[in-house]
Amino acid sequence: MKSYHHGNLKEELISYACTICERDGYTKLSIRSLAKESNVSQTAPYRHFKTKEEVYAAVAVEGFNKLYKAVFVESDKLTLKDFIQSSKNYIDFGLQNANTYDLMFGTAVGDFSEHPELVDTANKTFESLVLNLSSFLKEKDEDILAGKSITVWALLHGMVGILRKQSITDGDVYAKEFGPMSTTRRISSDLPAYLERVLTGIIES
Amino acid sequence: MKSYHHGNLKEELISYACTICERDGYTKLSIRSLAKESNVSQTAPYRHFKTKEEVYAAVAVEGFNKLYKAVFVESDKLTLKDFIQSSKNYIDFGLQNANTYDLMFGTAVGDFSEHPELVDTANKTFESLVLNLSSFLKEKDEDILAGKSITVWALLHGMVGILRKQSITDGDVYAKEFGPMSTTRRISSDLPAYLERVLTGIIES
DNA sequence: AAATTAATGTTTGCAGTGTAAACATCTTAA
DNA sequence: TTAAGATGTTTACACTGCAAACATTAATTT
Repeated sequence: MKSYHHGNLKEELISYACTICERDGYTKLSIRSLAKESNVSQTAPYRHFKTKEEVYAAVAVEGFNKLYKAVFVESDKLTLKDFIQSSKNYIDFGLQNANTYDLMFGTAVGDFSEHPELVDTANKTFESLVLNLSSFLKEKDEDILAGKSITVWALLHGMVGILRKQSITDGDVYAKEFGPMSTTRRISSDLPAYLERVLTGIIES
Repeated sequence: MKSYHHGNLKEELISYACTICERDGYTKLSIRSLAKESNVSQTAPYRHFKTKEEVYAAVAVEGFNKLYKAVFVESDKLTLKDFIQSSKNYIDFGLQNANTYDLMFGTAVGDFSEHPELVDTANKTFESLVLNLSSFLKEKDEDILAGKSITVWALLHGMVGILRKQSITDGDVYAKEFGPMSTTRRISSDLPAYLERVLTGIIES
């Protein structure tokens, strides 16, 4: 004897959507499969999400919250090690939640500004990166600080992309000369060392 | 009196696919609309592409060829200016062909290795970046060179992503203090200056 | 407590999708 | 000339997003 009203549908839909998006990629998610999983009619989800894109936005919000937790550091006087660790956490998140990362930074959600909660969580995450840098650096010129934050983020964001598409760099001229391990592979085999080198360069530039 | 055989279908399909993918985003492309545009039956494209993903791969190949042309520099002794220009060309390509760029670096084409031509053109493009750096730098240690190439590419790739998602960084703490222009906007308003600063840092690190 | 409204479900239906299978026609090679 | 392969068409299936009309339940107002 099940009740007509589900009672908790929205959360359940989001939860399952997160699972599918991450496991199979967001293109595999369908509103109907979502509904079926919650034993609810095909169109019931439309009472909670105007379009499929809104579901994507909800999943992206969860993703940014998770990423935020990964990069956030409590202390207001962090060490270089903390900073490297936080940066590594960013990259690890991107690699271990690759499909969700696509949803967060790709074009599945066309315009963030139509999803205020998404803008908020995304901003919060970026601010966390900025604050990390801010508390670590002696530098107090905020203009320079903001610029360097962007550079650091671009670097991390770019590395996620590259480490996921190793086929592009694995075939490079140098890979052939260096033996079994491509440059990309060697970088990812000791990410902290690589990050320390590069991030220090950016910080001190 | 039109002939039964089209005679040039494959190229025509690719050409139109490129147009749609760039104009509307690759999710808007359908095999059927593709067929209709060439006045051919719904399933005719399947004589040339086993799956839709193969169409995506073909579009991505065109994209990499275009990107290659944008970053390639003839001279084997380039100046810093040449290098900055090539880097700027990369970012401009990413911004001006945003939807195609998604196709090239996103997950629409799951596994490059199933599309040899795509692997080739992608490798060629990356090698061009490496060679630029190589001919510009005095540095001849190929290990270091390859590492720096990765870093440069990550930076450029990351900047494309960030400049396209300004909503994330526009809401940062500093944007509120610096007045109408966010950090991101200021960077993109004078990209060569930014690139010179950051790339020089990476090169000399 | 009763009545009204809002929230949350269901059913039905449409236009569109990717792609497999069986068949038709044209082009090329033996 | 004929057989084979390439390239087209037709038909069919299971699936999709989502709009519209309707049903049930929960919340709010009287």
